[in-house]
Amino acid sequence: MLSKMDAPAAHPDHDHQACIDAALNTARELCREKQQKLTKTREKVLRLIWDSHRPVGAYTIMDSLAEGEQKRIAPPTVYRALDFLLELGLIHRINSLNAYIGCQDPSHEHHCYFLICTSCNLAIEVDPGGFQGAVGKLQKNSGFDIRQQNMELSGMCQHCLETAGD
Amino acid sequence: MLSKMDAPAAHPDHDHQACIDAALNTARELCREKQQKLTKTREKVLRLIWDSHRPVGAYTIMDSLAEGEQKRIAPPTVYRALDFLLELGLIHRINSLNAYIGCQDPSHEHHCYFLICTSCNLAIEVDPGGFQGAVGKLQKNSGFDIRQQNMELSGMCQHCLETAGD
DNA sequence: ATGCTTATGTTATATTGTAACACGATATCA
DNA sequence: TGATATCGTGTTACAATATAACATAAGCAT
Repeated sequence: MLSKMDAPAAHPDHDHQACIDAALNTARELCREKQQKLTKTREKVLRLIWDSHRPVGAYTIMDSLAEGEQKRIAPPTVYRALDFLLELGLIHRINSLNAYIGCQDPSHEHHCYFLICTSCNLAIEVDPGGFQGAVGKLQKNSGFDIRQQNMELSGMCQHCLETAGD
Repeated sequence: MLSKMDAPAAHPDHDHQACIDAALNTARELCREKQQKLTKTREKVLRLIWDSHRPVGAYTIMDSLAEGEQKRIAPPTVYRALDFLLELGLIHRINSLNAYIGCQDPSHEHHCYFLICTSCNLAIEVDPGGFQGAVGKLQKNSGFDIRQQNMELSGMCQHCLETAGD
């Protein structure tokens, strides 16, 4: 999450293996807490999603799962795993891309705020904190009971801006 | 837009015919300005979208267009009209629903902020103003050049809260 | 072992969206 | 007036994403 801004999570040369390990450990722990099972399939799907900091489509996940296996897994199995992971908050769905990405911090209930680079597809989850004032006002003014927040901010990431000029 | 909050645009008993008329007039004017043509098909699609304050799917629009006609129109025609209207900012796409809704104010370039009722599907476009501070900070901290903002806040609208209890 | 619950396999199909090429209408201009 | 250029639509086929419905298997509780 983009709170400690000195070293953004998905910086091109961060230690990504650490991301994956952390995510899987968190997942295992969360499953223990909630008495849910992180089965082989679910873990494989989660690992594939964490393979990058870019949203991945369900069918891409299917293809990756198929690599080196005799049998292709069918869509429902992937979608079930995705549903499970979404339910637990271990991943998010990026609606504008029909794709899925790992959640930076499944431990607290929180919403889905992302910066998405239209050039390299990088998606960075950001701290929704700064937006809660405005959300609160909106809720008060509109009479809506807001239960889910989803924000997708698209543009160019720093790295792409630097390498591509403008 | 939810700035003048005394009389929310989509209140159950507002004068909806006025909404439709206003939308179509704005559309005609905008097309004149931008030297674009609001053809019969495009106008019909826009009118159908403005038929309610609820997001409508492309295939629903197709079905509506087919009513009372001999020939069904094919998907590409509808999607072309939708693309045209999106391009001009006359409608928005609600990504979480794969559906389209009229834009309250196509005259200024602006982003896509919506309150969506999960019970009755009502979608109210809201003023993004209150969020721009946080967006600006984010942009500065992240190095992203944010070009498009899309926010979908889901929950229960006042009317549903009142009629359904909780 | 027997049954219960949960996870996965399997088949078919629904829903949303596009590619590619053909046709037609309208505008422009020699 | 007719050539031609541009834009919008028609038509067919298909891609991409997601789900329904039912069958099987795997784990676990008595």
